Amino acid sequence: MPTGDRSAIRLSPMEVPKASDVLANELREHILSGVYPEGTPLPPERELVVQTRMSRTTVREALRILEVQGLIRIKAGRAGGAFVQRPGEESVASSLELLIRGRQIRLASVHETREAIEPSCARLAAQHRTTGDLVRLESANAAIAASGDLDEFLGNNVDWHVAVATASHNEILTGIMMALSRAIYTTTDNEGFINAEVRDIAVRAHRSVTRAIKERDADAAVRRMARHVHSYAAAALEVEDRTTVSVPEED
Amino acid sequence: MPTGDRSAIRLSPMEVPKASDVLANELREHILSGVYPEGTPLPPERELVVQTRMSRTTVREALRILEVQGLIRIKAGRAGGAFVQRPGEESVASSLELLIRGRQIRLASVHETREAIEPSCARLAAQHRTTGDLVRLESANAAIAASGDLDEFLGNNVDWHVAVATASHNEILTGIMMALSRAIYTTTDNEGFINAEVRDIAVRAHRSVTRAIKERDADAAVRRMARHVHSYAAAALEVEDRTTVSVPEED
DNA sequence: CGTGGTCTAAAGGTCTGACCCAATCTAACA
DNA sequence: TGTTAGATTGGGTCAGACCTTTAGACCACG
Repeated sequence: MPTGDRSAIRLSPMEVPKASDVLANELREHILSGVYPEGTPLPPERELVVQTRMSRTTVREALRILEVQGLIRIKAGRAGGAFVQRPGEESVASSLELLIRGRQIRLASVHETREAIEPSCARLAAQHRTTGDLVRLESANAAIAASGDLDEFLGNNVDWHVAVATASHNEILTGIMMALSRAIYTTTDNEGFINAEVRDIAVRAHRSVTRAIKERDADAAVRRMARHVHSYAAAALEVEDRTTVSVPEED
Repeated sequence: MPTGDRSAIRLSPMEVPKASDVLANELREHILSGVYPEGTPLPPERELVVQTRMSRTTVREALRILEVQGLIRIKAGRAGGAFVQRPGEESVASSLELLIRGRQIRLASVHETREAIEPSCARLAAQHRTTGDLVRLESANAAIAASGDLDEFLGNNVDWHVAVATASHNEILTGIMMALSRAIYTTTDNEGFINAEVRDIAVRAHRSVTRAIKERDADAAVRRMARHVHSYAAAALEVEDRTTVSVPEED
């Protein structure tokens, strides 16, 4: 008689979660439920040890997990410890950045995504902008016009686009835009295709989008932003094709 | 003479990285540079200890960081260890999920984002779809039509939308859509606004979008998807307004 | 005064070494 | 020829010590 038939009891494969994961999940649920306001200190590690009867190693691993996920911030020293933090745009941005870098994603994909997102950002910005948003947009634009070397120009450029996203008052879109901007920023700087003319065109496009946002003209904002992003993407990709050998094909 | 002026020397706040972060960054750069193909095993922990002259605690914390970031996968047991893994859509999805849950983001933001993204997904899908994508789309649609209870319907619904994103062959958009879908899935199920009529409308809308993708009619795909998502969002938000008390105002 | 030195307590960071558990391989055994 | 009982190699956990960083208090000296 084969071993497995001795008993009628049948069990499905079971998962044995790690102790640190259990603790991390527990704490995460508490944090996400919103019971603790931002900045609430968690108990010190040694206190968690006695409360949970786990070892300090385990407790620390759990805290490390939450820290990487952006749910807590850990300070050393007296009056230090783990403090509740609500996940922000940067955590989304950094994970998107990992995806883009790690998968060596075609620059085309990044631009496609921008073309999908930015017009909508512009629309929402036109609808929801505050005067404070306007100030930021215009000062960002001024900084672009006044910027000297390429690096400064690109940085200010990114700032303006992120400012538009911020003005949309949509945290998800903002997070995504931050990530895409960073990706483009780090991949574009080695190209020399940004000459004075291109910069001038960009400044003017930004100004016209800003104006539409100021006048709460959603449709114009969408249209102008779409055109701006599209032409920028086309130019960048053209340079890509000239500089790189491989041209990845679809389908 | 005020205190701060005695010396002209100015320093910015300095960062003292932790040992585990140093190691994690080092390993991360190696992984992201793409030198190690997916699945390459990292040295065992004890081996890393002798190589880096750090303690096992430190090494393990570094590995935990990379694991949470989705850059390695850790298996226990003999022939186990840490294996290189390229970050996938799920890591983006989960971080977006944290953002949405943790910030208790208005459902309106999620729908806004969907309205921004999905039409573009549809366009790209129409342009880049393979026949395999088509099969998946159609079977997903069939599953929706045949689904019984609400939960099953919602799950299949999500599957179809993700299938559209997948057919766009844009990993960034796919990751975002996965996250948004999950968020909507988990926040919608408690509402009873999905009756037979709504479901029927959804199925028909999906079919028409699928047809446009099949015929590579990008413009129609965009248009139909935009209409579908918009009406769905409007319906969901209307129910929201009826059920919840607070109506967050903008500006 | 205020500037700097010193001390102390609290907290995270690191290290050591041991042991436990899981997965796999292997070789002996029925 | 299967089976099965070690043996081996790996991660997971634990306990405890020590180091480093920070805040705060206190003091001493110019």
